[in-house]
Amino acid sequence: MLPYKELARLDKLIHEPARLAVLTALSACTLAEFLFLQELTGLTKGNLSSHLTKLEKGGLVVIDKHFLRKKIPQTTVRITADGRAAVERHWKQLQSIYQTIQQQGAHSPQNSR
Amino acid sequence: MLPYKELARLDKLIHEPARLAVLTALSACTLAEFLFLQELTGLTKGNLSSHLTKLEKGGLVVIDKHFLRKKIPQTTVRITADGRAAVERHWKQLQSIYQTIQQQGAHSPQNSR
DNA sequence: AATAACCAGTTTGCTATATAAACTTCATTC
DNA sequence: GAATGAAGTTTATATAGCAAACTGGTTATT
Repeated sequence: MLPYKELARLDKLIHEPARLAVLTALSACTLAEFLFLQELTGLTKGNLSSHLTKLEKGGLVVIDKHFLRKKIPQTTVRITADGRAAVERHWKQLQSIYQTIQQQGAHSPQNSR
Repeated sequence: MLPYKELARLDKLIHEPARLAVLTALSACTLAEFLFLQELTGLTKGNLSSHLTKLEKGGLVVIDKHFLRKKIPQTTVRITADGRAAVERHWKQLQSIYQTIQQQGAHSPQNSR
């Protein structure tokens, strides 16, 4: 596909900054705690919560809510295999699009100067 | 700044796919026609129009509406110096964030596995 | 010469999104 | 035992993104 078209059609579930941060963080570990993710990304709790829900609905992460010592609630999140592949693909896609455009460089297109 | 925080706080005016496509296309030329941009990005007219308006309000592009042979309306767009700097910075920022995260690699953070 | 079709965009209306404040549930402290 | 705090979730709101419908003009058709 043409690089600019590809750029304009990037998957927004992944591309959105907060979620790209979360997914990229998650892809660096097998498991992360909610509060840890919050600290890492600087998102508010509410915000992080709804982004995680969106990612889970998209099948990119799995959320596990449980209790420590049957008392303290703890939410942990892991990225799925699909999720891991998708983030990696996204970063590679960004790189490759940018590279393609850089290479064309001088070759300035019709109807533009 | 921590890379994940930086990621989560990316400038959305620039990061949004359609606008990143437009800005990146514009930064490769001094001037582009509306219809050409539309073809290049695959956006609908309405969509492109509102994104351009947003970019103009943000001072990243300048829109010029005029008539060819005093008859045919034509809208051309140029990126501003600020705009050009901002897109370039954005791409570099993405690269640098990704690189930083890649390097940390094995060093898996606290509260995660 | 009237009208139909077309072109280049803009505006409108709708749906979806992102965000933080308020709320919930339980645990610990005073 | 009232109050404070922790860990999230839900709600409310304001904004965003999108395409369909619209506008103002031009060219083609009958």
